[in-house]
Amino acid sequence: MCPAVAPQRSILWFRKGLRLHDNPSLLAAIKGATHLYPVFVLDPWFLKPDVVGVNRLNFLLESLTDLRSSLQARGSNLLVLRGNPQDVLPRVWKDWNITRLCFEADTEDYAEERDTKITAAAQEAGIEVISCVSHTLYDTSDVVAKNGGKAPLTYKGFEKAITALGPPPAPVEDPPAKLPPLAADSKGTDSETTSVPSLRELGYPDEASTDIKGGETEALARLAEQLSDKGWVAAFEKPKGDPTAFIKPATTVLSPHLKFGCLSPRLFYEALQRVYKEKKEHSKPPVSLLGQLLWREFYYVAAAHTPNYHRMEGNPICKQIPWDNNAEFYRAWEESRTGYPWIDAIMAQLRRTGWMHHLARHCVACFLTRGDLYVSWEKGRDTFDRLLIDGDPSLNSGNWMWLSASSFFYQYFRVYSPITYGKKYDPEGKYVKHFLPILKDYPPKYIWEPWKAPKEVQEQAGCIIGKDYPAPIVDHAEVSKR
DNA sequence: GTGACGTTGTCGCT
DNA sequence: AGCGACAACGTCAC
Repeated sequence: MCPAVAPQRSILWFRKGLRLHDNPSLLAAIKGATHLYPVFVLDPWFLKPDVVGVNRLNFLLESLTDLRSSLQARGSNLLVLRGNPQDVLPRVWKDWNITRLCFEADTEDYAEERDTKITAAAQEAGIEVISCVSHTLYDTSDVVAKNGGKAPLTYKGFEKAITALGPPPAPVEDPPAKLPPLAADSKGTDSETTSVPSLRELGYPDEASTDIKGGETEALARLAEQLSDKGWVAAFEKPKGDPTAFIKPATTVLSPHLKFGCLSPRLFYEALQRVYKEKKEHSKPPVSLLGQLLWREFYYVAAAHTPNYHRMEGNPICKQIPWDNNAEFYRAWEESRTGYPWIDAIMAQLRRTGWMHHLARHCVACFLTRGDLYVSWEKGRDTFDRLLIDGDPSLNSGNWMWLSASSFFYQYFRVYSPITYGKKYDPEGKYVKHFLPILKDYPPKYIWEPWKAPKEVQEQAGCIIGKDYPAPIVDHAEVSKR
């Protein structure tokens, strides 16, 4: 016979994982619950343009709006609370007589520190805490356990560990059409104070400058659309993509949705397997689309199990390099003033759209660090973290260590050319002209190295090098030898 | 200790 | 389009 279970009043705390599909924490929260309080806590500390760029914040707000609509359609709501979660949550769990707190596990350093404190406080208040793994394919600890207790440093090692683990868990079932309600009389749940704020209310410009839209609805539509071309999915090989394609990008652009959890990696995994089953001849990891999802996992495992992962100092997997950290070089790189159109156009695309192709990221990261400017990867990582919509700390720091030859990758003599790399994909320079309109009238012959154009050509193009557009801040041929 | 290998370089040659 | 030289890194398997 079953013991009587006391009715539960649950908080479902959203952070990443901004979705209803494949959401085990949501299912845990509604089990035996009379009341469900879905909350998101906006911490004003992060809401500054020098910490979170407008495109990134816009994506978050759109995702919250979509999540709120989906919850409302199921008789629930999303309460957007303001403040530090460590202050806000204890206040509301008291006000609402909460018995259970559920959230998705987050392995990032800042999240673990925060969640440890909140879990302790909740348990002290007699609240049951349930945290589920659903942001990654696997529990990162399981991968580490299969690799002899440490994070794999090579793709091969990672592949071996996950092969031993078997396929990741399937997505959990969708939530019911009717969710438990919020109690009608609960303090602090009126829609005046719990609505999704606008960019303007948060002190940002009225509009984002990107076309990339946030939200679970958008994520699922994009997934369906991208995977509908099965031939393309089966043939996908990342290194063969064109980083200068900007009207129709060469990749899925699902990364922002994976970052915020509008799309479950397990759902993506399952959808890919369905295509591969149908298309017997298909590309394989590490270059395939599945491979891209596995690289994400690789970096999550490394980040979760490496001390000081986000810094050079004290980071056992990071090569210690005496970077120059020339502040003017760093600013020029960030503000598209290096004088190399390929580099400057990529950074302009980043600022405007919050996204660029993976290989374009390689080029600017190599240029800032080991290739040309010799500025620390931590600086570039910070810029990406602020401006990239899909900026995910585990992946971001990991890729910067990779590109700066600080970890995972060490063939430092493989340097991307800031002139020929872009040219081979886009001899006409359409990409450069689009993102750097000052150069739009340069003939293709000089678009990748405009400083070589004769004075008459510069005058005719209406852009004098050294005056309207900078001369190269370093001589690539010279500095890349270092 | 040794040797093979590493998601996605460039240049110049054939 | 495909190949070797470049100048030589760290990790892993043996």
